[in-house]
Amino acid sequence: MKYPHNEVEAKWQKYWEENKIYKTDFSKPDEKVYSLVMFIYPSGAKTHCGHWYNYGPADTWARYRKMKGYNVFEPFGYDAFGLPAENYAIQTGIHPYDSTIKNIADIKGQLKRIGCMYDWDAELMTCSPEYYKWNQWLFLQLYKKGLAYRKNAPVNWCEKDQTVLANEQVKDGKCERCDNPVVQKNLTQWFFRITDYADELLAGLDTINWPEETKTKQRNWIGRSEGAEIEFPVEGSDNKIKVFTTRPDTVYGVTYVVLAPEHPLVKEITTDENLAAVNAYIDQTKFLTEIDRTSTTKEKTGVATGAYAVNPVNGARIPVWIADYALLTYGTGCVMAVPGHDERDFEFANKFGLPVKKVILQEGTSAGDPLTAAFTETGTMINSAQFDGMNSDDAVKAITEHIEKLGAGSKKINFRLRDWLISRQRYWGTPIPIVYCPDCGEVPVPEEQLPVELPYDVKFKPTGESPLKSHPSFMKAKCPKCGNENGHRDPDTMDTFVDSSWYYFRYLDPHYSENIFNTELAKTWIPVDMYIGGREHSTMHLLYARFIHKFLRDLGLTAADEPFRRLVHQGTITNQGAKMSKSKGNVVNPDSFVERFGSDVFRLYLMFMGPYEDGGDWSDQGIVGPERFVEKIYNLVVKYKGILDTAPAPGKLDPAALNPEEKAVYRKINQVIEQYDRDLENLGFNTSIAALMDLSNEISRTFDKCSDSVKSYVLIRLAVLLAPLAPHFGEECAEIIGVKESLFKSPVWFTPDPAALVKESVNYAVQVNGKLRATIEMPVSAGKDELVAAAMADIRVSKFVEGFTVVKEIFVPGKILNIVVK
RNA sequence: GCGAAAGUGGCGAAAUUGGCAGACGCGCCAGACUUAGGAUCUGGUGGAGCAAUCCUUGGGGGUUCGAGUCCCCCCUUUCGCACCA
Repeated sequence: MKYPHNEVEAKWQKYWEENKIYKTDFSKPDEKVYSLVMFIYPSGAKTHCGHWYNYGPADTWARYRKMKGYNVFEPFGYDAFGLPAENYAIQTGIHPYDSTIKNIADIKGQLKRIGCMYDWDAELMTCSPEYYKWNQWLFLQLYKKGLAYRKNAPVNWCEKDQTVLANEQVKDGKCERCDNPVVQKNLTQWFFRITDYADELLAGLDTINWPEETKTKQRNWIGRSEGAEIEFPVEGSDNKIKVFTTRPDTVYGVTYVVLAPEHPLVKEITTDENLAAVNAYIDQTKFLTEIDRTSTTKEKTGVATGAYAVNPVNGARIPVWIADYALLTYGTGCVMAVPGHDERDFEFANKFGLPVKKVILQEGTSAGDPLTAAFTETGTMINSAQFDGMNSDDAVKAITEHIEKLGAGSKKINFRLRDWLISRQRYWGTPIPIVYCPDCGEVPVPEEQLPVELPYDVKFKPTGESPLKSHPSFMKAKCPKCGNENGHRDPDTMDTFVDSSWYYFRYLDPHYSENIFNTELAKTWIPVDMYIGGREHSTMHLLYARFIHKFLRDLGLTAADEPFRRLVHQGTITNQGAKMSKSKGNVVNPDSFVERFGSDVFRLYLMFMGPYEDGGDWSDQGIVGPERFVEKIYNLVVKYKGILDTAPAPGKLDPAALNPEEKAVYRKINQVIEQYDRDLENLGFNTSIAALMDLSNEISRTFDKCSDSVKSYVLIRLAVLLAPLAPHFGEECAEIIGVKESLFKSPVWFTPDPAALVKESVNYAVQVNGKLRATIEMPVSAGKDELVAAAMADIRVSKFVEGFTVVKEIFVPGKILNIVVK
């Protein structure tokens, strides 16, 4: 009989929904599990295999915890603001709101077919004023604390799309969408001061259960480096050039100083003779694309400013240059160049004929040997006044202290992390709650006037400015402070990563109107216990969310230091080796598979492919494996319909009273429970499924010779083990054999019977000189001597021992005997 | 260039602390039932060899009674970051 997956799945989905089986009771936080997946961007492409691969297995883990008696909260929502909907509007004229709402409706229908235990009462979407109001509120809190500020800064600009691009939209210096080179452009933009939290963001990584690879990425992204800031006075002026260096030990080897071309000091110090060349160079760098600018293979360029600076430690007069290898955005934007001990400086000095001075001696070389390359490691200090002879590692501290005494600088910790640029010249996002008054300047919108609503009636054109700018009634605003009627709003909207940086709080009570989220519930339900989503968010969303979380904690809204206790990245499902994408036309639509095999089989197949964190290349070749497995189990349970009514499943059985087949299957089911429990906790879906298949094979071998109570014992456990992996099917199997209530309404879990796991005999591997020669079945009680005797009596072993001397016998109880001969 | 992860049958893969390599599944082969099989069931299936046996976890060394697993060197692939001073 064929398993009618369509009817069965529809039946249980209806039952779950009508009976609100997955509504979370927040009043019982004792055994709470907050299980979260990254919410979906509702694009027109709907859900694809990648989404299923994220949500299905994540739901299996949550259901497993539910079956074990935990109070599980599994919400779902929509990351509904964003550029694609706006681009779609430019192309088609369909309003982002309309397309988003339609996509959400479609996606919700698909999601329901997956059969996840989402608490739909907790559903949220970021484009509703009820949600984004609190983005604005958050902005105002940051503003109050000085953590939201405006500054003019270079940003990524795509000439073709006529728009600013977020860092994450720049891939290898090119626009992710149109593949055009990205250039730098200066604009006044809003930033969030994430750098204030750099130290804590770094330290917090040690307290959370996240993949090491992700923590490493965040550490590298934050990029803490210890060193010193040193001031080089400019000759003949009051200006000082402040540099950051991680190698203060090399300060006696400085032979020139480099400023970033955009550095404000350049204008002030450049001499008249050099002005033309400097301006030409600045113009040249301005129009360089990001790829050209940052290419490591690019030959070094630069020009002299004509100015000179003084090395504070030895009074040396050194030229000041500008070069684009100095980055305005890192450190102070100025570099002290030590060509003898830095590869880049060495290359630059050689090209422009600048002197190279050796101040650290490599072991085994002499001071007179010429440098053919920069020596960047530690050695003995030379040409460094009173520090000569010191180990350069020790000199770092000594010289820094010396510089401090001279008043020329101090110890400094620098970060690679930059403040978070949140302005976007886009329509489809959260309006920035700031009014610009001709009299008062920038004025925050008072909290009671929130939300600043996004108007519907705008014109979508790729002009390089937010469509809001040409919406007169939106832009016009009265100054909240002085009442001046000639104020105007900020035309930009916020980066959508702001939306996603706190949404996990909002799920707890998405319609709560008193505060950004329900702080009472957050006390017991935050942090999130399990967060599952893609690696691509390692240094963006996951870093922003940690930052905002810590800020909300500092406001006293939550006690937890970190938002996500445990993080797992699912692997990527590729198609013919390439990531699935609409433009490549290689997206696999799950619908046809779900139609043909059912959601459960599709989910099982995805989970059975391999380790969850590895993903894999899509192929529909193997889906018949899980399908056959489901059909086989279905036919089995149908054969034993209602068996629990006539033969209730015993809590445990006495192995001694069982026949060999019963004993075998009793042992197997208990072994499977043990393995399943261990594997599923760690998202080892593939091996859990393999264990159930193994059980199924054992059942085929033994069931005909088993009593009804053994069968009941096995079948009820089988149904329970199936339920997290294939929820509709598990429920159906349970019902068929006679379970009276939904497994997810009244969860049950079985622990393995230790008596079933006790072995009576061991199949010993017997080796001679480490090579397997025989396997010998022995009672568990057998000791070394008995096993050696049995082994020597076995021709397969003795033939390799005879004629040699036995040196020793290695005996590992329960496992192995290795006879070493000579 | 720097950083991270990974390399096991024809394929997806498995292998508590170092202890019988290849569980489970796909595919393939043989057989059974069939008018039929792209259904189902049973058995087989890393390579070489008639066999005893030998070889086998990217390559090469090492530690060990014993290495897919630990150590060193190298190769390949994927993914991040990329002049970070």
